[in-house]
Amino acid sequence: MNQKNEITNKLRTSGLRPTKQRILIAKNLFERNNTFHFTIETLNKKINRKGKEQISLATIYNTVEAFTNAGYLKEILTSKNKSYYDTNIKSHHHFYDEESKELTDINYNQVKLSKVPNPPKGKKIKNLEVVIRIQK
Amino acid sequence: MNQKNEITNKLRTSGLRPTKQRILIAKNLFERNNTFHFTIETLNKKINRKGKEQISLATIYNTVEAFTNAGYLKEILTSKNKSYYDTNIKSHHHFYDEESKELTDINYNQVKLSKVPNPPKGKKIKNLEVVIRIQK
DNA sequence: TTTCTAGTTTAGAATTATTATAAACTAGAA
DNA sequence: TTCTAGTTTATAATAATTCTAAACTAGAAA
Repeated sequence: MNQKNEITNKLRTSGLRPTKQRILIAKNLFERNNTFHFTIETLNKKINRKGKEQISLATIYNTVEAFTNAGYLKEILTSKNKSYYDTNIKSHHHFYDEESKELTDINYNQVKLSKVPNPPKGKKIKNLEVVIRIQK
Repeated sequence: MNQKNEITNKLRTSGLRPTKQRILIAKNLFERNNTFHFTIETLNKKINRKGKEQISLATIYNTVEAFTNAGYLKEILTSKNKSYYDTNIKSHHHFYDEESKELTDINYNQVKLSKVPNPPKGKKIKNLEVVIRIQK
């Protein structure tokens, strides 16, 4: 089965109709060797280079939201007022360089927590993320 | 020495002229028993209730930024596109309830890290924050 | 194959959070 | 009391995101 069909199936299993826009965005996001950190702005620039097929900004917003809800993307915690996303949805952590605004993955096994609090009554833990802010 | 003078001194030591706006905002933020999580919006509502002296929104933004730079406030990491601040500047962590958007402090000693990665070359760790997302 | 429609895309408007601007004001040194 | 750098303010500008409603399309059904 080829990659286009893989993506098509992935979308279908999440109840997302595999439109050409969604397939193109999915190829950009998921057909890569390394995980990818991005904002809507950087993704939009990447996709809408001149010469390529164009996708509207609204669709990029909608699609990234849909992929996040489907669990294919993860929103990253920052103190910026702009959304950052990560194609690595596995439990992992980040370095955040405030000067360059760059995020770097920290390998799962490089952080170990020996004590984690119980969640408040009636709630359960959805995930746990460590952000290490770095500077010169 | 009374509280107004304490605040005045605190401001002066950071090179901030103790204006009546800054003193009023500082009273609101720092003269309390519990730590306080807020956004500009909530702080603005709190300060600018009718009947009270009014402070412009621009000044609230400027002052919160100045207090953050001076180290009296800490920006909180979230996935929202709005800034959250915390009067608790000590190293500590948060529960973040995405449904209610509420942040709760986690006591410092309720989280223990037994392994932390080395920072990238040429960088040093500024701080480390754990955010635990919770849900029903 | 054609028809039909719910789901999707789109351009542009609206909204929200924040930052910039520049004129008026003020703390406090001289 | 005067003076000025620092501060405040209303308002405009910008940036990120969400909304709207008309046009389009995937794919089920005829």
